[in-house]
Amino acid sequence: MKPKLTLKKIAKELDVSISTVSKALRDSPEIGEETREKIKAFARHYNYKPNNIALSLKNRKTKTIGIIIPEIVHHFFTTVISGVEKVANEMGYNVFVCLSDNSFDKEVLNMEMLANGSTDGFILSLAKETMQKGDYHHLKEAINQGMPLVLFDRVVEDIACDKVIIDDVAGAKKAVQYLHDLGCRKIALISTVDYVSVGKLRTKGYKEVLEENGLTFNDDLVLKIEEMDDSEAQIEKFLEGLDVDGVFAVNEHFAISAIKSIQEQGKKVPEDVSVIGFTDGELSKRFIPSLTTVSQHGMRIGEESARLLIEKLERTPSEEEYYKTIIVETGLVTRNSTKSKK
Amino acid sequence: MKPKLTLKKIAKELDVSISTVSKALRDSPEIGEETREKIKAFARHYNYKPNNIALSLKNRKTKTIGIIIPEIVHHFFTTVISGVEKVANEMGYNVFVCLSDNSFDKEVLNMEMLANGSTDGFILSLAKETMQKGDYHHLKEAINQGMPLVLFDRVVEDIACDKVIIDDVAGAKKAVQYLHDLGCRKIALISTVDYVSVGKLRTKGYKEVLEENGLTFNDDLVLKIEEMDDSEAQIEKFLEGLDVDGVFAVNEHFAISAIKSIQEQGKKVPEDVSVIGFTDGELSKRFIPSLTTVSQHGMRIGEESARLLIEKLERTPSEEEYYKTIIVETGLVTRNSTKSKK
DNA sequence: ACCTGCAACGAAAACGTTTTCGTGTTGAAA
DNA sequence: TTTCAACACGAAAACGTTTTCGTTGCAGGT
Repeated sequence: MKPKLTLKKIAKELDVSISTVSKALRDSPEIGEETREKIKAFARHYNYKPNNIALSLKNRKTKTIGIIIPEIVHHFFTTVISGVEKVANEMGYNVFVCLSDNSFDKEVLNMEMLANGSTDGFILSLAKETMQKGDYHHLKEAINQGMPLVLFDRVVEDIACDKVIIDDVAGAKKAVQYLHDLGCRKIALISTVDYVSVGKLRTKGYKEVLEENGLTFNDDLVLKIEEMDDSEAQIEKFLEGLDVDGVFAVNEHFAISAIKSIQEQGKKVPEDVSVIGFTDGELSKRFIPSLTTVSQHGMRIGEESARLLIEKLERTPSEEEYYKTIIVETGLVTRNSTKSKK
Repeated sequence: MKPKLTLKKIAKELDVSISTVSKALRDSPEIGEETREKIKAFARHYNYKPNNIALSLKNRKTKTIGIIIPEIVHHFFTTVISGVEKVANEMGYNVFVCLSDNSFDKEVLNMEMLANGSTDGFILSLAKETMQKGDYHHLKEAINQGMPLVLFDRVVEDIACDKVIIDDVAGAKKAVQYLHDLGCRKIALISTVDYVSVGKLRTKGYKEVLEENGLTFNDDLVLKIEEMDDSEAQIEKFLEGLDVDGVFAVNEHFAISAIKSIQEQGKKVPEDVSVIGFTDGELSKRFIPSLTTVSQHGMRIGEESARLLIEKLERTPSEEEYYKTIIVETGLVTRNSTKSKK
């Protein structure tokens, strides 16, 4: 095990000064051709690579961006990471992935770890607990310290930073309108509690479509789920004896639980009831019947987030502040859990 | 936007020396109580946090471990990351996640980026392309430079490092034996090509069970898939007209494709054919029929890997070298794609 | 012979820490 | 009064870079 090669060691070995070595390797015209070649040959031969940490300290930037997500065992988030990784690598950046486990404390801790020099900026989707508490002091603090921040998916209005979101309302409307177009008139909504912004927004879209089509909103047709753990049981109970011909669920798990419950009641999907989910994962594709869903394009979201962040990182500080919100449009992937249009 | 607080600034503000500030904050007895309290109060009030990069440079360790995986959009790997994150955080480490996208070049690049000071050690699962090429110079180089390395899942024998694997042979045997116990006598195998070690080992387990039970190995009952892209078509073609009563597939995708093909042939799962997969993902759980699978305990694998690595990082350099291989045992999760035992 | 100017290189500061080794000031023992 | 710890603190080196600003040596012009 040989210790790492440094400029100092090269300098000593070749009997020149450290500065000469550094300049030679960076092709400075200050250094004579002969010495330069000698040094470069030596460095190449012994495979010299500059120490990133020293560079970071010197340049006051790490060429690293941190991404903090609530949970990784979730197809949507992994596609986002993929997208971030992709453009980050293209631009010469590294990616630090941290998990908040949907816990406020872990989110704060993670930010503190990364904020102390490890990272040039953040990409973040808020933990559920954070949204519930409504405590965003850690975000504001980071921004105050000059750390660029990009929020995605689970964002919150009153933070001054770039954001990348999908148009939840429009996505939901697309789905519900599609159900309506299929002839469904008794459409149920299975959503999450309102403090999760997506739950709220998708509910809004649902309501709007009803209204636009002259249907009246009926509270009995709406289920809001708080505890993911027994969502399956809640959905089964909710659907039991409920007269519906369409279901819009805000994620794939809820959609699948709904299908199961409906089938257990002896009804058929999609003949008797059409079901649409949100988020396009492996599960949706392979389930039988395969799921019609609103697709979120996580990859695009990740790419856009990374681009936004890096743009902020590399602009000259003189430029004035401005914040963008990018809306990645959703798609509707029609499969076999909805009747086919005639 | 106020710039970060440093020791130097505190020192100037309080009119003491940098060393005094540093010592005071670290509770050195060298500093008088009065000054110490004054400094600590100031630091607390202005929320001083030491700069990680400077610490890393000084201590020559980053308290960061890197994990490089072939693909993140894969449930197994995300559970591994979860496990790594968990114990890493407990031990005060950060986690750097990099994706090789199953490409040799990207794997090498990633390692080089992380090896230059960004990371104290690696946790790695080899890219498919790397195993195919059989080129491991980058691993050996890292080890040579004194970077501890832990290989998991897709490992290779002749690298001197810690490893965490599952007993693929035993896992496969468990599955095939289970099929045999159910009365299956014509058991098909759907596997990957042999240069992916898991494909090879699981095939081995399959063969052993046949042998142990006096069945003869039949090449017609084995499919080896190279291209994931059209695996579904290949499986359908393979199964067409094939007389089987059991299928063992080396991952959940193959298993599900098999079930679909079988059903399309008018046969029933599990009544006519029992199917077992490998790796326990969301898909296995929610598919109908839900899948009987060999579960890999990715979380455990991640935890063990992290523990192994950190152990190496924190031991005193005097201790002599030794390498462990931890085998995480597999479980058999029985669900509805296999007949129930009477 | 003297200055000028350029080419080629080195010294040193800086980034933010920690730590070793002084150094000056006390108080008490001799 | 002298001497010597003990105490409280500061200077400086070190980690590995980059960069600014010297400092040489030497050729060319007068």
